[in-house]
Amino acid sequence: MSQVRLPPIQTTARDDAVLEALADFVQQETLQPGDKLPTERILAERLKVSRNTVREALTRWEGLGLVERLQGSGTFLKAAVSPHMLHMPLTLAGGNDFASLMQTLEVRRALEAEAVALCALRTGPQELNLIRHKLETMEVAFHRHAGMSSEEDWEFHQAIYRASGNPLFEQLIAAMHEMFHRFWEHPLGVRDFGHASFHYHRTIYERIAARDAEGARAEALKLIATVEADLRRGEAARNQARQV
Amino acid sequence: MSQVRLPPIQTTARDDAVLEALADFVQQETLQPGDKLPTERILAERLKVSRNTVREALTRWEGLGLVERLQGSGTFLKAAVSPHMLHMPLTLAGGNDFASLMQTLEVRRALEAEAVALCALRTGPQELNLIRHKLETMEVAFHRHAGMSSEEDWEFHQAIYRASGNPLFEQLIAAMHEMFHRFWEHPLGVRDFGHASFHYHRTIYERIAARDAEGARAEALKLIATVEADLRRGEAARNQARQV
DNA sequence: TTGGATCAATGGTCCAACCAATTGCATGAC
DNA sequence: GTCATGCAATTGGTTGGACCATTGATCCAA
Repeated sequence: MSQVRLPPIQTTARDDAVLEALADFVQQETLQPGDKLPTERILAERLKVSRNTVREALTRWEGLGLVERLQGSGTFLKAAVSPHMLHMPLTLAGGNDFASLMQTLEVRRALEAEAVALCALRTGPQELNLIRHKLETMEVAFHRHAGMSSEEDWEFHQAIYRASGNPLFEQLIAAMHEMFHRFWEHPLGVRDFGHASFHYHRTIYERIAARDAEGARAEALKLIATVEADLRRGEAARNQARQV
Repeated sequence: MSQVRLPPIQTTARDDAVLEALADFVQQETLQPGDKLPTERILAERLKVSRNTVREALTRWEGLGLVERLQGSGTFLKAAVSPHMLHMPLTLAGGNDFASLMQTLEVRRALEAEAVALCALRTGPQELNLIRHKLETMEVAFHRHAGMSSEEDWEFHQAIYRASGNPLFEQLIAAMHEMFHRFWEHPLGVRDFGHASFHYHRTIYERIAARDAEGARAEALKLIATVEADLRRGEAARNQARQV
């Protein structure tokens, strides 16, 4: 038991020290997402470490999505950084078959219902305007192309997750979205995929705007149900085609 | 629209290429977690890239928790790696323990309610027996130590997630559990933490055994509510202590 | 057998140079 | 004056080689 109280001493931890110093720097300079941080060469010189070490440290931050590196222009902050951040790698095993897609949908149903409800309780007028704007953009795209546009659809949902006041929802649903789309161009060959879900985007927005958490949750569940139905329809069509 | 069909060509993507090659290697050699992978120098030589590039690639994997590097010994696989896996870091802005804990709890509420409901619909007699066994073990531990035992409690919940028929739930909640416990030894100094949740473990089990999905969901929500209440109670006590 | 010294293997760091993409400025054609 | 062209500086990406620090195995002596 007592070993737990004796963590090994850290004689060297160069890159961690670099990141710590950099996090302090970001906070002291109150850098915002989008701002440019110092050159690798400058950091190396200032911190008295080799540029290589700086690069390894920045590679870690890049992997965490905190920073974006653009060759020729510089390294830019991509998310808010504070000295006491907690990072936790998430590893999800998935396949590209029907069952795996349904599993991502089940998780999405759980998360989205809760996120939408929290959003209805917490969102402020500013975030609400953003959500409405994304909704309208999506509706315009829908009518122009006579079908759901995944890009605008995704941005609408993202705006909601972001307004839920809990950043974990956005990150987790992004993971589900990634898994879902990794194997999905036009999902399993279904035409008009997502067509049935169109209507519920507006009803979700209206319930959120009305601060009706349970109503919003109910509409979100209906939306997911239409996606599930689309998926099942596609699977049925595939099975039929295979038998012929 | 047509730009979408013309993604920029990748003239260089060295470290990504390295990771891809390495993932293929791991799969072909069927390396398991704990196995040692080739030396950085060997990888650099075989892949015809500089050792520095290999290091940047491995740094990314290390950040995702896929790999562990031990100076003097080597680099070891820490988690299963396959091309079908999704690796994504979760970031929780720290600085405020209470808020962070509540955020993990909100996610847990969403996931657990759904998992319990699915479990009630899908679990077979064998998994049900396992759940009951875990429940009884937990109850014994509770009476012996006059308090909740996190270990047995966690195993009970894990058995439920595993019986939900969707492995994503177990993986996600494990991540939440891990985050929760990083903050939390005895959470914020609350005594008898989780005491109020004890009763609901059995009611959840009973609803699952009765195949009552919505009933099980309701009991799970009550359980989470007690944990939230404990957390708020601890936070209130801390605030009060700070003012004195 | 045990204890310590030695040494090879391996990840960690450093350096100096060059490559590749981007940006901005200057020059020049119209 | 305006716009295009092209050069040059900036900046991240890569390379090769060297050395440091830690680990683990091997060997030797007490």
